Amino acid sequence: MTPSPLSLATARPAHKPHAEGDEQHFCTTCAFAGVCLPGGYEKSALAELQCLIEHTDPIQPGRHIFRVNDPFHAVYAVRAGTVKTYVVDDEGREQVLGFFLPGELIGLDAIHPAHYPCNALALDTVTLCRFSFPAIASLAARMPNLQAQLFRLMSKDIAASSLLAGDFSADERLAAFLISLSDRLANRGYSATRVHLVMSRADIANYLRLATETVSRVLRRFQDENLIEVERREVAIRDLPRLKHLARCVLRT
Amino acid sequence: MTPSPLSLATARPAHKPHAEGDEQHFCTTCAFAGVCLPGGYEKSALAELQCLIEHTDPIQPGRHIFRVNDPFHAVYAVRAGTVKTYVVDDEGREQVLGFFLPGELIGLDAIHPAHYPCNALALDTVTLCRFSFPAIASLAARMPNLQAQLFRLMSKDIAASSLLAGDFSADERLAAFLISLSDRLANRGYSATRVHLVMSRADIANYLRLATETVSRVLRRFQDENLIEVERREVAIRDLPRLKHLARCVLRT
DNA sequence: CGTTCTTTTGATAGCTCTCAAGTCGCGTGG
DNA sequence: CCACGCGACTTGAGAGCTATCAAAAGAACG
Repeated sequence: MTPSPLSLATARPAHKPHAEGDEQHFCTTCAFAGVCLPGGYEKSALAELQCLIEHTDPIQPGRHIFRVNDPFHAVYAVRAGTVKTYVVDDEGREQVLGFFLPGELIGLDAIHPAHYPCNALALDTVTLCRFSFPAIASLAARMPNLQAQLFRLMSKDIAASSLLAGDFSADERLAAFLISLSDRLANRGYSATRVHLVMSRADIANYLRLATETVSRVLRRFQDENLIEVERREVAIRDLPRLKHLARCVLRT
Repeated sequence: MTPSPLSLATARPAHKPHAEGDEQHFCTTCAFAGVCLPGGYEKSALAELQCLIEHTDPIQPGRHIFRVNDPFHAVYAVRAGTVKTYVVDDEGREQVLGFFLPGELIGLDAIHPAHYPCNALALDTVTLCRFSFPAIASLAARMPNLQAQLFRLMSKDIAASSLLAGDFSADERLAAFLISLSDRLANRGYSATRVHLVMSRADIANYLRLATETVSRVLRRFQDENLIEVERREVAIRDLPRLKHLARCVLRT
């Protein structure tokens, strides 16, 4: 369950057809799970899908997966680690757009402009599945399941990105952030009540459009109110229902 | 170019195959333009596309096109008029999600949940093209152009909805709002400098996550600074470059 | 022509940011 | 092993932007 250990020997070929290690487990929880493991029909198409997946070698923390304006060729599913996407405006200010956990898909917003609209950075050691987009699109034409899944994934992203657009209080934002992480981790089989924050307070603040000081203060208050327990980057959720109640406006559950 | 006059005699059948009035002009600027008018190939598929389009009768201002949790069956392209989408939270507060002008597509965020996640309301008299989603998805499998266009449209929406998520000042938000309207109207062949605000100040404020009073004040200040000229719901943009400069952070152009 | 809703304008308050300083943890090097 | 230095984080005080409250002016409607 832990990310692969840092390996400086990354001289192995980047293209390894498929299968190795906890492959099977990963694929059951990846964004394409419903497609990759459809229960045994469209066998030839499925084989094609397997072929067009490339598993990347581990990407070191602090390294980029792609950058703004890189030509768009592929979407990536996170296999392990956490990815941060962000843009930098013309005055040099960074703006964090999202965090991507294992099983989630990066790059869907690059289709229209045909270039990545943001930078993608590995926060810790990250491994990915790379899907060539032309290949997967053409395959989707022959595989209704895959097409439907792509539509669903993109539709989900449309709804999700308007999530933080509301005018919510710092408390609501932070509660929603924690609940969102908890839910997504729980879906992947991790604990729903113990969250490790891979990202810095500054990244969280930037993502939530708050000051880092505000994030600090709210976390402390949440702790004082016995909602959570914070120790550095480890968060234990003590009162999930109440936290969810705080987040309900933001998450519209 | 003006919306059809209000007609109380809406007893006509809702399904009219296609073609009538300024049909041709509309289709050249609709979201599916590149697909509906592909320059004469895939004739049979094209005919199918034409068949699955239903032109709705005019919808009266204040009437809903769909509501939260309605089962999802179709996406709609606006032909004339303006549509507002919004949700109401559990405390009864309304939250405006977007405004849709002629040529734009509504309902793409409903694919994943299979239900519309918001309400869609006609602000003035609205006419629509209705696309059955199952039909268009299956057609997309046989029509690579159409599939690609759907991917592009959804990708665009993903990027667009994170647009207002930043922590921008009231000035920046309002400037971006005006520029966005101006650009979208200009793309449709309307004037880029004369904008009619179909929506109320309250709707604008809600959409931008501001108070109506703030919208009022900022518009006045913009006028005092010779950026725009406001008369009720008519806005004339006097200094497009400067307004665009104000909006640049939000629109990331 | 009065009623009602929308919009504008003014005064005040509150939330969050900014600035500033201090604390903590961790890796480095003595 | 410990002192040092750096970055991340926390904590405090004050300022600013926008919301809220209140009220009046202006259109739209019957």
